[in-house]
Amino acid sequence: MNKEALFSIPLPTIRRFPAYLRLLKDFENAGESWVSATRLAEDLRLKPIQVRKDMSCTGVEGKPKVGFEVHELIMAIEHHLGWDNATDAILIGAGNLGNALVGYKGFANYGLRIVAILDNDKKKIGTTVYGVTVQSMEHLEETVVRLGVNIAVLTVPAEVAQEVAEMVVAAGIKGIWNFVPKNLTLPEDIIVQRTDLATSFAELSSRIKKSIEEKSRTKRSLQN
Amino acid sequence: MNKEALFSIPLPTIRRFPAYLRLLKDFENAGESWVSATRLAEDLRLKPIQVRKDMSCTGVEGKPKVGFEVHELIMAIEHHLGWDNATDAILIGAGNLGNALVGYKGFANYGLRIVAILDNDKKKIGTTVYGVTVQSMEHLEETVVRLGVNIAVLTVPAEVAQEVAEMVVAAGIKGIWNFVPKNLTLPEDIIVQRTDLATSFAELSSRIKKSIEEKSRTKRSLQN
DNA sequence: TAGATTGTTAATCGATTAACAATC
DNA sequence: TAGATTGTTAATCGATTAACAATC
Repeated sequence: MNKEALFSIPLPTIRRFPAYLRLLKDFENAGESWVSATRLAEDLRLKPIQVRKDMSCTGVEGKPKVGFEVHELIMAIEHHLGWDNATDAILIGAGNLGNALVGYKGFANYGLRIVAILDNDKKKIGTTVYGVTVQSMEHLEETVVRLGVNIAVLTVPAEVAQEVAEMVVAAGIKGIWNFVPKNLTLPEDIIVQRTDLATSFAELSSRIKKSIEEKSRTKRSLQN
Repeated sequence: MNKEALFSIPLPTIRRFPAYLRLLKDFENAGESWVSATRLAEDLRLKPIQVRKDMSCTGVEGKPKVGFEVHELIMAIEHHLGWDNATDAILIGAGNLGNALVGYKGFANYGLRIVAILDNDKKKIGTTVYGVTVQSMEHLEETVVRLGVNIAVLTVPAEVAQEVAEMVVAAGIKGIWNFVPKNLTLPEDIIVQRTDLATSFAELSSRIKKSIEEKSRTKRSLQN
């Protein structure tokens, strides 16, 4: 057994795991049972050495000249992410984004299952989103307790995000996946994961800006 | 003028810029014209020293004991992100996620404007999403050229993502914001920004897993 | 003024990358 | 076998953090 797996896995590696997972499942579906770090690196545009480091975090041992067993890697990565057991979650806010997330098939691959949807809007309560009925926020605590859910996905308007987050925590939720572009102030032991479109767009913007600047610089130097 | 701003800004700083921007705008709306790094750090749960470093990247100079001028910071950050001029983009794939993105009001704050929606589904073509009419994919190249758009937002099914991406590139698009959980293989000079729900959920999963492990460890050591 | 806050230089920390022996 | 690939140790790189003088 690889010793490194016993230490905590670096965050950048954790963040690369899902991409590996998707690719490995493609290989599995294609009937390939072995894959080399070189091959993974090529397909994901990473460096082979980085892939090998990442793979060493999974605890899976490879065979020189052959590579790694695809299925073993899949199992190991899913285990390290806790994706081998389905995690139930409730979703608050049946707006556009909320509905999109409920309908997002990819979640099945992450072991995430949205088992209840809650909203305050009377027009939405009672309607069905991808087979899940929207409930009144009044049922929040009862639902959390009855279903034994630990995670809430938050897709409410920014104005009420803090208030709703506090209700959710009061109901017993331990982790919040926050899609609202707003920082939540919550007790330290509550895990808040923010998915912020702005962060990703900021990265794209700055890359485009840089690329434009580089082009105009090249043009200028050609003119001289 | 601060010299550091002339060098390229570290990616982690770029990624923190949107959060600063939101908070600064809150302060501006509240009528506050000065803010200290200490205060920003507190609200965003960062360390003051990190905020000062980040602020130094904006090129804005602060005043000892007072802090930074809110409006000046807003302008500087928006400028560095290229958010001071509206950027037009087209969106391909009028599914749930696509519609959610078109309706996402926050984009106005990023200077992102979705000026056209394209889809292959005949049932969707001609319908209106938040005031923008869905067009046939046949109009792709014409639309890109006519509107002079450089960015495409991709929210199509994974199976067709590669194919659509190639069409989009052929039509003249320079940057792709890819919401499809699939790696695209495209020419090197095309900027692809991937927003991957799985990456964010992987982070949440591993944090929850770690927190559960820590709790059970504490419990065990208390029993001894 | 006294003290809070800035800005810069240097130290630390952690991730990536290089180098290379081990191995199938 | 020869050579591709793994796994580990050490070097490098870049971001975060510490320390502290400057300043309003």
